[in-house]
Amino acid sequence: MEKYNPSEFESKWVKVWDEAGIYKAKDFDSKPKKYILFEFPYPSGERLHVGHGRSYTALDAMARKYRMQGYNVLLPIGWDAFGLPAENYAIKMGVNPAVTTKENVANAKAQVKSWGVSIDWDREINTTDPKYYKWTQWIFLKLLEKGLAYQSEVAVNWCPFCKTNLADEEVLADGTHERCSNQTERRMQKQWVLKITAYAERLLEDLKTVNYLPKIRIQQENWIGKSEGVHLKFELKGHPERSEGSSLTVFTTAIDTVFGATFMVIAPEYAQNLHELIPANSQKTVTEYIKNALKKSELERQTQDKTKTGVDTGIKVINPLSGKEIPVFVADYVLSNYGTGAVMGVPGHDTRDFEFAQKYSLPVIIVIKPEENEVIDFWDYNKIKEYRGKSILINSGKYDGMTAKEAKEKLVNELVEKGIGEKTVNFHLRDWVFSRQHYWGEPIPVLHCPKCGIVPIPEDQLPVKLPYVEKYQPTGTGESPLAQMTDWVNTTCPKCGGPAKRETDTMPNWAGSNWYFLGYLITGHPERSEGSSSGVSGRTVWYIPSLDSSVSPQNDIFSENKDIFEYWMPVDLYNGGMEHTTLHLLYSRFIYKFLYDIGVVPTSEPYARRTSHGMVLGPNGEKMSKSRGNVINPDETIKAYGSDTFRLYESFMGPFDQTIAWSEEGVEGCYRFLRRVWVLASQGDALRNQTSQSLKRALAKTIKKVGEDIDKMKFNTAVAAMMELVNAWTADKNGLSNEDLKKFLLILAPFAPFITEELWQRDVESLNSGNLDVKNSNRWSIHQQSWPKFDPKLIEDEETIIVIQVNGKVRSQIRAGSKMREARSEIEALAKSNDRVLKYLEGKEIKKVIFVPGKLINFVI
RNA sequence: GCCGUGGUGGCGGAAUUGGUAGACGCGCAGGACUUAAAAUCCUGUGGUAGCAAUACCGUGCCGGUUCGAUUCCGGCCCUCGGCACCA
Repeated sequence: MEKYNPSEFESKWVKVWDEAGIYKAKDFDSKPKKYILFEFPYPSGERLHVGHGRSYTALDAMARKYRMQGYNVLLPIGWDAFGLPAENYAIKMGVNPAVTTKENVANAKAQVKSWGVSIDWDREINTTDPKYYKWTQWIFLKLLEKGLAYQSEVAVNWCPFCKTNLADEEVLADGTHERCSNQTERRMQKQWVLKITAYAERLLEDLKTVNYLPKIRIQQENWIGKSEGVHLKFELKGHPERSEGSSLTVFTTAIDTVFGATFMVIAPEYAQNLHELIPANSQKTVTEYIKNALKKSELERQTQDKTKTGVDTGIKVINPLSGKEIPVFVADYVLSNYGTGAVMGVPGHDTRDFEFAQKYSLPVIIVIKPEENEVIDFWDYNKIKEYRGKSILINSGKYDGMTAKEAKEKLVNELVEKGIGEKTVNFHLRDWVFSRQHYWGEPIPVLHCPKCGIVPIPEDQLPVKLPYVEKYQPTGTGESPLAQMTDWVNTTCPKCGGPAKRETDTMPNWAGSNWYFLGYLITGHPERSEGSSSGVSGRTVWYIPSLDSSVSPQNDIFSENKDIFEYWMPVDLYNGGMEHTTLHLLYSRFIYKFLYDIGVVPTSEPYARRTSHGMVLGPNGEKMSKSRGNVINPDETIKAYGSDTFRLYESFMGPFDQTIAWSEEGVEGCYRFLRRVWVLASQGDALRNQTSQSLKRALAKTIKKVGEDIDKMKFNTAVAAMMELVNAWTADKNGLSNEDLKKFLLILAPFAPFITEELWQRDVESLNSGNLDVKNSNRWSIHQQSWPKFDPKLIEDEETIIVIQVNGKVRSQIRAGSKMREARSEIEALAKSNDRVLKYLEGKEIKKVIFVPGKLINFVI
């Protein structure tokens, strides 16, 4: 008997499947469609790691099963090749990123192929291909046209190591850059910004229409951070005729505490504009404070110890409800870019305000009290909101005695009526800084004309190709390396014909991933005929990463492919890492909604369902990293055990969404399992004539469980079920018949596509004694067969074990057939006569008998 | 501090409309095969006591509901992830 030696056949099948094109998805097929998507990788110098493997092999198992169940499945891949990782690698190697990216893509592609992922390779994309980023730029122009892209002098996050600006989402809580872990700084700079905040409400609201893993949905909700409240005017004392307005406006979500507002605090940036209101005697200290506060970077303001500082401006305002005169302080704990930049200080019910009031000896008034607790000096408003009993207003004039909820409604109505308040909504979400001062990204397709201002590049001149640059290292001056390319930068204005300069900022690496799942769908376009042939189908790879590939003018691919979008969208299942929940996932939803609004896509949400896979840690339980020396290279695992083992272990290691440490011994166990399958399946025909009834039953149960578990993404228990079956199979004298063996191979196929194909083909050959004719047969491969059926009666008829309990403790058990297990009186009689049970029942009075059909009987004595 | 996850044998984990806790894998122990080792196969494997049948204990901690709780309720501790002066 041959030994199980996966290296002898795995690479063969990769080639055969590729050439036969068995994983191609068909547009407009009459079968129901399933669009299964995983996040496309960025091909840096590192090879794909076991984390990619976890996501890809799991979704591949689903794709394979759905294909077997008669779905028209699309499982595509591409390369997110612009951005910092690729550029940093290129700088390290001293080679232009265009060159290294090409190599890295080739390497990653070879890996994915060797894993046996059932990709439709005709749809491969690359974000750095001009034919692709032409449309990334086109989307930008549309955003510009609709006023959703604008330039603004903004405080940006500057990474001194990567020498570029970053989006808020790319900076971690401790102020470091998520990619390189260096401290970032804040700088003021003119930047392109996308108005994602215009979509805040819809990005939040539409989460209700999609099926996201709850933790993903909640994280998005928190990031968008909607809070409903009130804008409330406080009259300035002694400035009734002021032209800019005679009041200061605060934002509050706790209007029911307004009687407790004993001071107001404004942000330093805001105080700057109120200079003329500040009395002469406090001018000096206030100006000083503002100066110091503004000098501090945002980072310092955030990370320094959170003791509150501030100074009294000398300005007085009137609390519109209590009528009391209150002081206005300036303090840097109030943010200028949230709400109005001014807040009312309610020290009785807000910890920050309380701290501030203590420090500056400001009065504390309690305006809400819990029902039974009479003496308090502070009661957190957050607790009031959750308080189950009644929270009653006190010290609040005519609102005394009302519950907080009641008072809130009445107060809002009164304030709105009087014209001093209005309902408002605020979001934590900020607009998206879209400029990067880097070489390796999509050029922003505009130019600056001294006469006409910002001029978009006309659509028919897209793409604005990234020119070849000798010096692509970041400059550190805040300018892109492109700025040094004077030949490229200096151009003529398409509007007035005068001299103009190109925009030298490029887009962030998120730009290409905003719409890549649409890129996979675009087919049949003339431009697809360029590039190298990918195989027998005659279809070709469309996007080749190359800086000098020619791009001919063409029509709008979006409107031309509308019917294809309608067929495939939305994505049925999208899996990726949790780290992209507030980045890519939110950004791409925003851009997709925009595309929906301008009529190019058929749905308002791109992803019907979003899941995430857990991180794979190193064998020592720590995050894998080179410095820790605990990186597992999938290539080595595959070399030692084969792809099937690698795939099977990735599925078996633990619950899909949970973080798990890699275990080499676990890999070994999966290898042993596959080897046992190999040996058992290779046994001679004489041994495989008929399957025993009990093994038939076990097989039926396994088919059922594996199918259900794949649907539920419980890959680990699906594999465990198959292992269980193999244990039963090993113990069984007869083994599985040919027919049943095939069924088993079919359910194993989504997880271990190579060994099952190899065994399947041997079997087919031995049965038909014909050679495998790939080209002339539609359904030659195991992966083109139908998902096996099982006889539900087999499972139903099985004897079950009925547990006998006395006072809830298990004392014995009896076996019962399918008819018996529902029959209470018979079971009860049997149980009572059971020797072991009798011991406990003897001489005792049975008070109660609890019977759960098919499960247990419990005697309470 | 807030939001979210999770806590089960020596280890990864299984089982929740409340119903035999520990499937499956790893590890370990014993046995078979072998000159020997590796590999493979078989058997056992939560803890305590016992030769054994068996009994008691056992799902982070404390309490509650129930005939019965890993599962439900109340309170607490810890892990990991996210957010964080957001009014």
